[in-house]
Amino acid sequence: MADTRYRQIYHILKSRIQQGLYATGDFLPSEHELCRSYSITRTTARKALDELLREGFIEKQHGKGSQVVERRQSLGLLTVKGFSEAVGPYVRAVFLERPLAQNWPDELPFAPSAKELEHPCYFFKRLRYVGDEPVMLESNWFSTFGMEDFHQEGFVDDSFFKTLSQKYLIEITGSEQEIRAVHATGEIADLLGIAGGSPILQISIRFATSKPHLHIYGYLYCNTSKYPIGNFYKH
Amino acid sequence: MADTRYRQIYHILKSRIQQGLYATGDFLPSEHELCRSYSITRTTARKALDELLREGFIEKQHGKGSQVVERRQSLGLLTVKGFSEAVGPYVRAVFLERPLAQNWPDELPFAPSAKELEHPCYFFKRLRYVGDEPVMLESNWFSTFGMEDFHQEGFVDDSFFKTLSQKYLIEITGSEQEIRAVHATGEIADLLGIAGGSPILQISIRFATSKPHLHIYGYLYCNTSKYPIGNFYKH
DNA sequence: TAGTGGTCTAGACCACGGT
DNA sequence: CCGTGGTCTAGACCACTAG
Repeated sequence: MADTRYRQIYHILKSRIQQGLYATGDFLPSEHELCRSYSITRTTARKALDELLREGFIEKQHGKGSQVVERRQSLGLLTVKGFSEAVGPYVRAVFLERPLAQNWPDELPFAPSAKELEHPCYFFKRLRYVGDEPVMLESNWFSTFGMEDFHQEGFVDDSFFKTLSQKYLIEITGSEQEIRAVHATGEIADLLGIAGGSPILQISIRFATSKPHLHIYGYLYCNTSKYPIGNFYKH
Repeated sequence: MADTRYRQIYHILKSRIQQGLYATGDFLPSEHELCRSYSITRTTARKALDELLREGFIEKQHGKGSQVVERRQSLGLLTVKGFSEAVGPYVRAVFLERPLAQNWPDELPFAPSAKELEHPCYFFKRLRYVGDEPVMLESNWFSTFGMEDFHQEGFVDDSFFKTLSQKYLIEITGSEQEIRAVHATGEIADLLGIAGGSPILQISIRFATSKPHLHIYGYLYCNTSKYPIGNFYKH
């Protein structure tokens, strides 16, 4: 392993944090102490700490030290990935309708291309729960064009995107979304277990993929009263 | 002005970029050249360049140099970006309350740090219009700590972020947001010109900045019935 | 006062890019 | 080959925090 020195120090410290050897609130060895321990100069020690700082593992306080902090995380549903990653592992998804080839619906959040419309589409519908509470209704469409071999069962880890990636080597390369606040109507309110007319979040999505002509179209309806949609962005 | 040396160099280079003396695609003077020009060492020169790099003004290429690039301005993410893209230039912002130092409110979307709470905060409130229609109510807070010289009038191009960048050299480095659908209550409904109880979008925000300890806290209330919040993401 | 992080100097060697 | 940025050493002085 031909790594830079500061990268090595960074790895060592990061591992210890992740293993809990330095717990939240603890102070790392001081920069001067790191210099002595690893026979490096402060430039190198600071470069390693800078990396940890940038990634949110520590905070530095002048005159005190480098303190391990609770790592902020959460990718946004709105920036990239799927819901499972955005909310966490205590979510489960239940199929209301399993993936099935059928005609395109009359209305979609964004207009599919002619190429996509030339063939039928797959459609599936899921309800996501946090614990026992239904929180999100999800409908998805995508063209069968070039996806004739798509088999409908067994999503990897309950995740459509992971399935696309691991079984079909298709990656998400971009997304377009529109977000609205709307009244929950009959069926949606029923499924989410809330009163008709409650405010819910509607997210209309189009995902672009690494497969030519393949886009994923979808609507999400979220009951955000208890679990808002989170979004985190960092340069 | 008692500033650090690398901060001065950073300031000089950034100004020249913003003035167009270094245009997009141009290379900045090499690190060694900066050392000679300003009688500094490479540590200092690199620290200045690191800042510009982190803020997205330049890209560095090993063996070539530091190149000025088109500044990525992805920051309002769901807020400003979505709006300017979705509705174009017909947006204007009207102050309901101009920036004024005052006590922190009881409740904020995210908890400010102790350092920030030690000092009063600035608060301002704006209503954004598309044409004659009010579509978004915006409230912002940030600590006066280190911002004692913030003068309240004259936002550059109506933009708070542009003002921070160009007048105070402060860049947005990240954001955290929570999005909810809520009922419009009295004052908010009035200002947005909609019926009480209408579903609206509430976005709670915390922006991180390049200035230590400075965060921008805010709430947005959006009437999305006609103009949804748009979001575009590309890998 | 002792220890911490923040800044800075004055060098050095290396890896990369283009001539 | 030369100039570029990437890494690193071995110091130094300062400002901040806490006992």
